[in-house]
Parts: sequence; C-alpha cells; structure tokens
Amino acid sequence: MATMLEVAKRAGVSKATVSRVLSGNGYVSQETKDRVFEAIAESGYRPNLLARNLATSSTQTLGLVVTNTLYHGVYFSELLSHAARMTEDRGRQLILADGKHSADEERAAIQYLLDLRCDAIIIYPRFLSVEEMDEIVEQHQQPIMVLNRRLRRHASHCVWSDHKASSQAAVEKLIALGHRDIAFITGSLDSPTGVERLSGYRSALAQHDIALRDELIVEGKWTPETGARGVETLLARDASFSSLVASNDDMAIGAIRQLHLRGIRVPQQVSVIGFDDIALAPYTVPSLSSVKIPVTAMIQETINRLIFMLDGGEFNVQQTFPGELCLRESVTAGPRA
Amino acid sequence: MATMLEVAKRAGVSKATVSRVLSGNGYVSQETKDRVFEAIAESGYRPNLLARNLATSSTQTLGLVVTNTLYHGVYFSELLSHAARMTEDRGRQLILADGKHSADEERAAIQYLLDLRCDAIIIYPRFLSVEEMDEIVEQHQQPIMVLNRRLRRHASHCVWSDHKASSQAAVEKLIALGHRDIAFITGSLDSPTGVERLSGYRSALAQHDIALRDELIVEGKWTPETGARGVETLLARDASFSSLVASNDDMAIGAIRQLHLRGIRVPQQVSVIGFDDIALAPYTVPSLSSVKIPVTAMIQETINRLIFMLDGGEFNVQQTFPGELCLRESVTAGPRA
DNA sequence: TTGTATGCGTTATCAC
DNA sequence: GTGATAACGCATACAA
Repeated sequence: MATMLEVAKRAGVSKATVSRVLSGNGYVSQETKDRVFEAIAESGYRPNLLARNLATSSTQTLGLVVTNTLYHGVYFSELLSHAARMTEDRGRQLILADGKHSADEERAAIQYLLDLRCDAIIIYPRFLSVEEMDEIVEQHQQPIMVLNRRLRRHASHCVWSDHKASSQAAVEKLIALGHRDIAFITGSLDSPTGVERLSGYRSALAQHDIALRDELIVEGKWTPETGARGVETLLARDASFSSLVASNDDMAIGAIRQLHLRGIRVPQQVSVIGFDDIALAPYTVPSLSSVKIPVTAMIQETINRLIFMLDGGEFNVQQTFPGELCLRESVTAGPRA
Repeated sequence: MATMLEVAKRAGVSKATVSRVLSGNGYVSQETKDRVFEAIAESGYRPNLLARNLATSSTQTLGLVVTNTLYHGVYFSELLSHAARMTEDRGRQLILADGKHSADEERAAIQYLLDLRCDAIIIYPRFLSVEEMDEIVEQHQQPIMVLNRRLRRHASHCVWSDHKASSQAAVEKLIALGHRDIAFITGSLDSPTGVERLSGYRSALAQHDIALRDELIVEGKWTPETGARGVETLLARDASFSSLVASNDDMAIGAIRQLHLRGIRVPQQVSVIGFDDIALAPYTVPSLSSVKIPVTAMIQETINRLIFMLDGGEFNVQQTFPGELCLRESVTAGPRA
C-alpha cells in the first residue's frame, strides 16, 4: 500500500507536510495542500491507523467485553446496537471482544482490548467477581466502566440496576393482585443477577407473610428451553400456582409456550412475568409481562462517563437504573382477589 | 505502561532477547528466560499490539461489516456469534464495524477496517451494489469475502443463498397444497434480497398459471411493524387470501400477531411462511413456518475461504447455500385441496 | 510555510 | 545465545 512517504515524494514535499494537511494541525499553503490532495488521490493513499495510533498513543476506540452466552436474543442486539451508535456519535469506534464461557476467557478478552490500547473499556461481566472488577479498575489507567454490577471501591465506575428491588416489586404487585401461589424460575445461580432476582422474590413473600414453598422454585439457566423445562418440573411436582415469575424473558417465553402445550391458559389460569427487555414481545408473545431493564439509558450513561473521564473528568456519583414493571394482558387478578 | 525496554533493563538483557522469549523464535538459555519472565511479572509488562502489528504488518484480525438495520433480531445474533466463535477458533479476532444506514456509511465502515489493517474482511452488504463490491474486491490486496450477494467478476469471493429459488419453492409448496390466493409481503425493494424473493413469488405463480393479483402484494420494510401493517392493508383492500408469504420472519411474526388481533386464525384460516431463521420461533411463534437460511454454514465457508486465502490459496469455485423450507403447523392444505 | 530529526514499541536481520 | 540496529508508518518539536 502507498505510504505517506510516497505521497510526499509525488507531491514534492516532505512527510511532515503531508501529515499536516491530513491532520489539519499547522499551517500549510493552499497550493501545496492541493498538490498533496492530488498526490493522495493518484496514489490511492490510505493512512495506516496502526502507525498513527502508535505515534499518538490514542486509538479513538472504546472496547466492549460481553459474554457469548448473552449473544442470543434481543437484549444483546439492543445493547450492542446502542453501544455502537453512541460511540460513533462521539467520534469513536466500538470494538467488541467475546468473553466466552469462563472467567479465564473473560479476563483474556479484557486483556486483549487493553493490549490493543483501546482508549477506554466497558465490561459487562458474567464470570468475574466484583472484587476482581474493582482490582481491574484500579490497576489500569484507561477509564473502565462496569455494567450490571455494583462495585464496592469504585462505585462511580459502574452502572447497575437493582435486580433485587425490581424482582421484589414485581412479586409484590402479584401479591397485591391477590396471588398467593407464585412460582419462580431462577436464572443461573452462579450469576449475581440470578441470585438477586431470587432474593427479591423471597423478600416479597417474607414481607407479606407468605410461606416460602420450595416446590414452587425451580432453577433455570436463562434459556427458553430451561424455562419450558421449569414448567414441566413444576407440573410434575403437582405444585399448583396462579402466577409464575421467570428470571428473564427468554425463560418466560419458553415457559408460556410449555404452559400452552399443557393446555394451561395464560393469563386466565396463570399470570407470567419475565425480566429484561420486551422490545419484540408485542409481536411475539403478547401475553408476556416484563420488568424492563433500561439498557439504552444505562449504555448512554456508561459512555458519557467514559468520554468524560477521557477528557480528564472525575466522578464521585453512583448511578442506578430502576427496572420498569410493564404489565400486560398476562397479569390478572389472582384467584382470591 | 511498562515497555519491552524496561523489561529488558530489569532483566539485564537487550530488547531483542525479550522479544525472543516472548515470540518463541530463536534460541535463548533457560536462565535468561526465567529472568525475563520474572521481570515481566514484576513490571506488569503487556505487549503493545499496535507496535507489534505495525512491525509484523499483520494484525491477526478479521473485519466484519454489517448494517445497523440488521442488528435487530435473532438473525443478527446468530451471524455475529458464529462469526466471532469461528474466527477465534482460528486464532484470530473479529472486529465489527457498523455499516449504518447509507451507502456512504457502509463504504466508511469498510474503509475503517482496511485502515486498521485487518488481515481480511467480510462484508454483509446492504446498500452497496454488486458492481461496487466487485471493484472493492479487486482494488484491495486483503482477502475480501461478500456474504449474501452474487458477485459477477469475483464469484469465488462471495457466498450466497438463492433467494429467488427458495421463495419460488415455498410458494410452489403452497400451490401444491391447494392454495391459490396467496398474499405476499415484500421486504424493502431497494435490497436485492427483497427483490429476489418477490421475483420468486411471481415465477411460482406464472409457472402454475395463476394470475398475479396486485391487491395481494404489499410492500414491507423487514420489521414486525410493517408486517402487521401489511396485513392491515390487505384486509382494508378486502383481498381474500388463504395463505401469506412474508419476506422475512420478523414481518411474518408481526403479520401473525395482527391476524390474531383481527380474529383470523393461523393456520386454520390463513397459512403463513416467513424467511431467514427460526431458531427461536419454536418458543415464540410456534405457528410460523419459514425458509431457513443456513447462516452458520455460510459463515463457516466464508471464514474458511478467507483463512485459506491468507495462506496464499486461490479459489475458483462458487458456492451457494439453498434455503431450507421448514413447514410447521402453520401450513395446512388450502381451501380447495 | 516547510523540512529535519526523533520517538512511538515492536520485530527481524545482522553481526558477534 | 545474545546484542546492536534498522525497519514499520506516522506525528510532532524544533529549525530554518
């Protein structure tokens, strides 16, 4: 490929001059400018970003680490498309690295983005602990923001949603409607989000003096398949329930499907609530209520903070985003209302 | 950040030696190796990939250009997750660039990846013409593969699915089942895929001497909303139909939803077929039949070819992937069968 | 307004 | 086995 030197020769100037007209820094006469642009066009010159970034020690990129397991479904698409659009609106490029299926791979993905010298990094952790995230934040001079975790020492470097509170609110809403037999499908219990949502369910019951019945709780793994299987398990246990809370929308979708197959009508016989994002739900599963996590706003805030830090700013505020309970036809009054 | 030079000093050796132990090229005694590793650990040294890539003029990355409009839905997630996994299986990293909403932005995205010196590039074009793609392929020495287009001059640099044939086959299946009044919702007609699918519909009707009725064709824009609106338009036209082909699954989903709302039963009164990917459909819209495009296999082949080319290989074969018609409960015999 | 020289952090080709 | 040293392509401080 044509390099800057070739352009310079062709235009009869020095590399430095070419660099000046390209960057706009420094004075250069209109006529040499013209000659340079001509030479660029003729030679098909294209800047080598590796060299430029090395020289300026700045890449104009934000790195994003997400785990492969999140790749499926609407939630991920939303996350990614918003992140990409917002970074580019700020004149930068988003670079995605796959956290795959383990803590080691998640670490490797972060390291890769750091080695690439991304200006700043966004991490949506799945396997790494809050402790480790806190360490990572302090060990690197690049600004780092963590999504969906509440860091202890660097609370201003994260943006999260209080899953326990949202879950509790959802269950309390069901209770207010008269439901007493509320089944619950958990997410993976090695994930904080999964644990928090279950914990919210427990709190809500305790708050209203409803006994916790183990046979109404079944463990899922976030996928529609496990949601469907969860329903099967509940039915096999012969546990009767008038409503069902699934720890995310994918599982809720699988659960609803399975209820249908078993001839149980939603919402007439069982009300269902999920979590995360119901963007597509109006068309796919109209009977699905959901606690909507405001991904867009969270990404927005994250990127704002990173850019602000890149400009030398400092933060001392925490920010949390409440999930919004969106009830639809799927939630009706409980049997005793 | 610590550089190689600092590591060298700390270990009492030269940069060259450090480079050797890191790359594994060249002989170096075990004891100096140990000293170097120790120095690396102490200093928290991390290689600067910008510098390394500049020096080796190779980045070990594949670039992928996709348009933002594709970002929504399962099809995109599948595409991306498979592409990422396969590139990483081959020891490389996938870098994503957003083609956004116009030809110019699509060009810019390609250019960006080229400027970043990606080793090879995959383009899933949306706005650029086949002509321009052909030019791009020949103007650059990096291996380039184009997905979902049939290039003229560089037929071995693309992998595509014959949308016209798939569409025709789907419609012919409906005809074989006895359907005669077959409605059709197109995709965006500025996209080749949209045009081809419509064309397949026309051919099928012509083939079986069924008159083309304009009132049965309505234009959509790939989204569930336009699918729903398409149904509204058809109903407003008072055009009766026993089956409906939507040019992708998203529109089919929107259409089915709208049919439900209007009290029209699927599939008892109207059979529906969509296109693309029904991976999630079993849980969301069990009544949706679909022509499944084998994204996974296509990505697989694409990446295989790129890696082969990077190793100096040459191709002269074309490859097309037939869409697979997956019929479900949603397709029944037509009224006259 | 322009050119020269140096540095960015590596790799790689020589010598020793 | 190891150490200088020249690339890699660009930016920039300093001269001119």
